Amino acid sequence: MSESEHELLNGLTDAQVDAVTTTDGPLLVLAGPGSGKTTVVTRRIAWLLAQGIPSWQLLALTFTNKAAGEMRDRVDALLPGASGDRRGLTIMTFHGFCARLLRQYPDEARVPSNYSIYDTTDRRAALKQAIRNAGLDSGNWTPASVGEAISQCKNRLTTAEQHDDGGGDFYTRSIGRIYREYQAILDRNGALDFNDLLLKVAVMLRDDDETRQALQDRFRYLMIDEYQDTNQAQFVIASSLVGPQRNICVVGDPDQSIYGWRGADISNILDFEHQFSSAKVVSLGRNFRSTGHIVEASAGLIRRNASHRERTLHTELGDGDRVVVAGAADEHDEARQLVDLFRDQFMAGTPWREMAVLYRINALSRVLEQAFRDGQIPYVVARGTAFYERAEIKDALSYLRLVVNPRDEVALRRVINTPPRGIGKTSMDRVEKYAILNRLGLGEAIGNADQVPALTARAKAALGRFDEMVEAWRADADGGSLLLDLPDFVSRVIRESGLEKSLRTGASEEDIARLENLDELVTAAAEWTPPPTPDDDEQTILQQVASWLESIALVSDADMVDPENGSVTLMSLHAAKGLEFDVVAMAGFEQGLLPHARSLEDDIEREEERRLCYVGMTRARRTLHLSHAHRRTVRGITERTMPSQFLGEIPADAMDRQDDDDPWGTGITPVSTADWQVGATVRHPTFGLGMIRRVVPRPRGTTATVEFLEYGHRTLLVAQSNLEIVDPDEHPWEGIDIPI
DNA sequence: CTTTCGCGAATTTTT
DNA sequence: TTCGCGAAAG
Repeated sequence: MSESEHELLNGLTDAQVDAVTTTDGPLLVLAGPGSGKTTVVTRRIAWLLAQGIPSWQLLALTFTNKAAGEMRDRVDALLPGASGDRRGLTIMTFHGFCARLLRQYPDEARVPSNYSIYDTTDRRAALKQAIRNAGLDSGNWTPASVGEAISQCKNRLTTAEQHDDGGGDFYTRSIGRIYREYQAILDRNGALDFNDLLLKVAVMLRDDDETRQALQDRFRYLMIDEYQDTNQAQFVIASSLVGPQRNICVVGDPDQSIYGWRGADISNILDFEHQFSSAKVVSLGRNFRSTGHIVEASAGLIRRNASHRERTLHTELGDGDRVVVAGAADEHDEARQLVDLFRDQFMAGTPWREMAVLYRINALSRVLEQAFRDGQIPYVVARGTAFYERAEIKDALSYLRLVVNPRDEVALRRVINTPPRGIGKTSMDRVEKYAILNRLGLGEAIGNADQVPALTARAKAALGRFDEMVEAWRADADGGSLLLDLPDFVSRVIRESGLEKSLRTGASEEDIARLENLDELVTAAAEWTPPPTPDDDEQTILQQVASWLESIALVSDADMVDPENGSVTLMSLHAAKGLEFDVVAMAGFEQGLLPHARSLEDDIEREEERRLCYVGMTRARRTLHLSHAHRRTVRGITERTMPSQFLGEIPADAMDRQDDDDPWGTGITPVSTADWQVGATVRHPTFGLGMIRRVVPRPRGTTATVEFLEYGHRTLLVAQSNLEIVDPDEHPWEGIDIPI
């Protein structure tokens, strides 16, 4: 072994060495929290390079840009001097990789070469239209529910044409109809949604032997991070990329699978050994991150999952502090407590950037932000996408999208009259009618506005000006004129579109903020560096815009966590995956919030909530602080809350309960829902025997609706009702007919 | 055509 | 509480 090779294995555990040096054949690395996953992946890449594998044969896929960036940086750090080694190394997000392949193989993948990527908002607009087109009532068919159904289809690679229709029930039939309408809109607009990025690539790789072969030839070594969060489409992509050498290495942890709702299929990781026979499995069992009580607390919690596979994780960092559980009067009190906690930690020497507050829903950040501002604690909210969701930013980006892709009608409709330029609904309806009649796209129809008989002269003129403006941009951007650079072009569009002017005239506080945001967008364009092109050729502005828009569409919240900045990080539990901090506070540790109310009725979903909680807890290195409020105001309504059931599932001796006192004397104690199952037989001192029909965790405590033999059904607070569970064998319901 | 107002519905998590 | 939509006024 050479010296540099030796260095790559320095300080690794046996299991880690095994994972790093197993280069050939399928490999599954089960990496619990803090087990040095990134270290293993990066050293493995460096190891492969040290074996003389050309860098361009390596492909590493992650879920977030941040993870990809970190991986790149750490590989760089491992490579001595010669940065030439890593040129051609492909470390990308799954979606980014797919977007790039689609630009490279538009014909093979059957996508337009200048496609738009529709984000959640655009998609909503397209869905609404699809529901209308399908002739269904938008009251019963919400874009959210329909969108979810369609996503599921796409994740399973079921296309609109393939959607099962015959004989199906009304629901399935309708979804199929909306799906086809929706897809027709996307096709007509030359647009792809997030699912399409994966689906189009998966289908291409599955069906096009030549392309698959070419990619297999190029990428000899495949690595996939967070494998537990891959969906069906991603599995197809991964397995198609794997050539005959079967060099695929996946890294993940089933206990950290938190994207089931987005189609992630946990069986991908559970069945890996089955799907890739003779796969080697390496389990990383040592936790390098957290101290003992934190490991014990989180391990105790996750063990409650029926789907959990027993394993041991040990730490050699000592017991450390117990997990503090704090109660607060309300969310403001809770926030103030956290301010105090963080200030204390800071005084004791912890830098701000080593602290984080995690919460289940983004809505919780408001109150926290307020308190942090008042308490003069520097903070950042990790919400990468928020900036790009602002109306003025979306407007500006829609103009740019329209320049790149003239067929993008969602973008077109958004900006046609923003700012107002005299093209109202009536005129647009007329244009649309004309477009349909003449089988033109909406954009083309606008180009021929003066041919549309129904339009007023005024409207024709306004439409003509709009069309000229966009055409002029398009011509300049595509003219190969390199006189203009990207930020210049962006600022020109903001100016000439009238966006800037419309905000400048109104001088409200709000408008000034919007103007600043637009400036920031130009700055972002200036700071953006285009990805390297295959042949290093000069890109036209148009290509740069397209590429920039793509990168914007694919940013995630987690990407915004900047390790350099000296601020406390506030973020959702989902965004926290893969990160770690010295001090972690989890706010809103309440029933209905974590686990979330929408998951209480379903065991599978509740298990995912538990995993989410596990992910949060395991982000902490040495201090973990869990807090709940006794009442909380949601959507303007104040409600009493009760502590999360998860508190009852964490081993008591790993915790320091400071929330015992009950400031309202409600006497509410969390009730383990485990014993109170629907169908259980119970006895009540006055009502006698009955059967549980329904169990609902409520702010005032868990309630059970019981069908009593002699008194009919009653809903009772479990904690106060003196109900006792009766062994059914003891009192069989012999010959007694219980009404349902 | 544009603006404003009032009502109703809704938010879990995100590439 | 906030957002989005539709109706009515300007």
